[in-house]
This record gives sequence, C-alpha cells and structure tokens, in this order.
Amino acid sequence: MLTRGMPEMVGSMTIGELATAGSVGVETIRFYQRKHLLRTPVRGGGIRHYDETDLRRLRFIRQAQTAGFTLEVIRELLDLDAGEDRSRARKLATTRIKALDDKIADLQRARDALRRLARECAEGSTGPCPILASFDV
Amino acid sequence: MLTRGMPEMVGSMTIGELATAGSVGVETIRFYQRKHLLRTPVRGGGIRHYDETDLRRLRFIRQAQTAGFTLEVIRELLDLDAGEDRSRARKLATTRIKALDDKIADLQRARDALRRLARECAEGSTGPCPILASFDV
DNA sequence: CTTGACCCCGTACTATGGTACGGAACCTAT
DNA sequence: ATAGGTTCCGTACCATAGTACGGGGTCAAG
Repeated sequence: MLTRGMPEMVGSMTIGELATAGSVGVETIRFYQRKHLLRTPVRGGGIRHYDETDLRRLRFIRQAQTAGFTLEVIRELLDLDAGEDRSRARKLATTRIKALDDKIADLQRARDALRRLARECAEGSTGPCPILASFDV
Repeated sequence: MLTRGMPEMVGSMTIGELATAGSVGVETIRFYQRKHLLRTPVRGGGIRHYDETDLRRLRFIRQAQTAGFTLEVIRELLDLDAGEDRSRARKLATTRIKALDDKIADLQRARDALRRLARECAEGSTGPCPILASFDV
C-alpha cells in the first residue's frame, strides 16, 4: 500500500518529506511559508500535503539564493513566473548578472591574494607570515 | 599649519578621518574595536589618535571580508600576522581558497542560468518568462 | 488502543555584521 | 567665549535567514 513515506507518493508529501527532498529542515519550510515563498496547502485531516510543484519551488528558492537573490526578491521572481511582466523579470536578471560578475571578480582577486599568502607563508620556515601585506594590492 | 583634516597628517587621524580613509562609518570602527579587530588607542587629551597601521588593518579587514572570512577568523588572522604560527595561517588560507573556488563555481553556474533566463525572457514578447524552468539544471 | 514518530502552531531565540541614539566632553574658528 | 562640528560611551535596535521550544493533535503499526 502506498503511504506517506514512499517514493511512489512523490506527488503527495508531508512537510518532513518535502524538507528532506529539498535538503532543508522542516522549520525552513515553515519559515518560507510565513514569508509567502511557499504555499500553505489546505489540510486533509490535520496534515498538509505537498506535491512536485512545491518541491520545484523549494529547489528554485535554494538555487536563487545561491545566485545572491534575497528571499524578498525571490518572492517577486516566483510571482513573476506566473505573470506577464517579462521586462521586470529581465531587469531583475540582468541586474543580478552584473552583480554576479562583479562578485566573481572580487572573489577571484581575493583567491589570488590568498594563493600569494599561502605561497609566501610556505617559503622559509621561520618568522611570521606577511598576512596583512599579502592583501595590499 | 598642520591640522587633523589635512593629508599631511595621515599619521595622526581622528576616528572620523580613519573611517573616511577606510570607506566605513565611524560606528563600524567602534564596532571593530569592541570586537578587538582594531586597537583602541590611548587618548591624548580626550580624543584618540589613529595612524597608518590602523588604516592598514582596517583595509585588511575589508579585503578579508570580501574573501569571505568572518570577523572572528579575521581577528585570528590579525593576531597571526604578528605571531610565528606559519602553518595555522597557511591552513586558514588554503581552506578559504577551496571555499572560494567552490563559491566562484556556484556563482558562475548561477550567472549562466540567469543569462539563459534573460535570453529566453527576451525572445517572444508575450506570456510569462520561464523563471523556475531556467534554473532547473 | 496504546506507543512512537511525525505534524501543527505560536512564540522566542540565535548569529552575523552592523546602525542608531542620547547626553556629555572636547576642539577649533569666529 | 560661544557656536558648530566631532568625539566618547553605553545601550539599544536593525535586517537577514533561519533555528528552537513547548504543548497539543494525528496516524499507522503492533
């Protein structure tokens, strides 16, 4: 028989199963619901049921966070997904692409500084590493 | 005459001048002092004076933050700069280099997803953008 | 028909990195 | 000497993104 915990029931998950599938905690799901990033399904006898769509949204949220969007903006993106406002979505995307390019460049510079530090710190075996100096660019 | 506000006096700044030179707010300096990231100089008549070393430390803090170090770890790095523990410094650096490489890869993936979104959102002029879909990788 | 695992709900608390506020003291130019 | 701009100090507050807690309800298996 098909019950809550079984893979065949992917179309009907409990909050715990959704959380596991999305690699987040149950409390995080509830938090996203409070923030209206995920819907709060009507209860079928005390317990709520979630489906593939909820999981897709959840995964999207995590991806979008990686991209540096705040939960606030992610909510807007989710709303936009259903709407007609193509230019708004494009604008959010291009703004973020620019921010990501800048951020990537920053991180690459930081990484290069750290590589220099690690190298200078490895040469010679006495005295302090020139930690502050290695960041003076 | 040489006074506080003048460039010639870089070796003796007030907190406000230090803040300006480091592109941070005065409150941020005080915050860093409370966290022991910056020293709290002894007062010469009610007002504290800062020098080039303080500015170097402040700039280092901001660089290190860009590199993703927490203030906690930055404090350790600052302590290490004066000490003899080369291996600890090297370890912190290499750990962070790895984290940065991972982060850079994440951001590049996110950027590529957004580029795809912007492109797909630009083609055709009606209907919603496939926002969620563009992140399904 | 009880037990154990899971769910619901509201509220409170956490970490990180600041930012703001209010009153007193100080410093410099007029 | 007085007005203004800073500084000092402690305390309080903020945003973001969760995480924890406690008390009660539900559900499926044994």
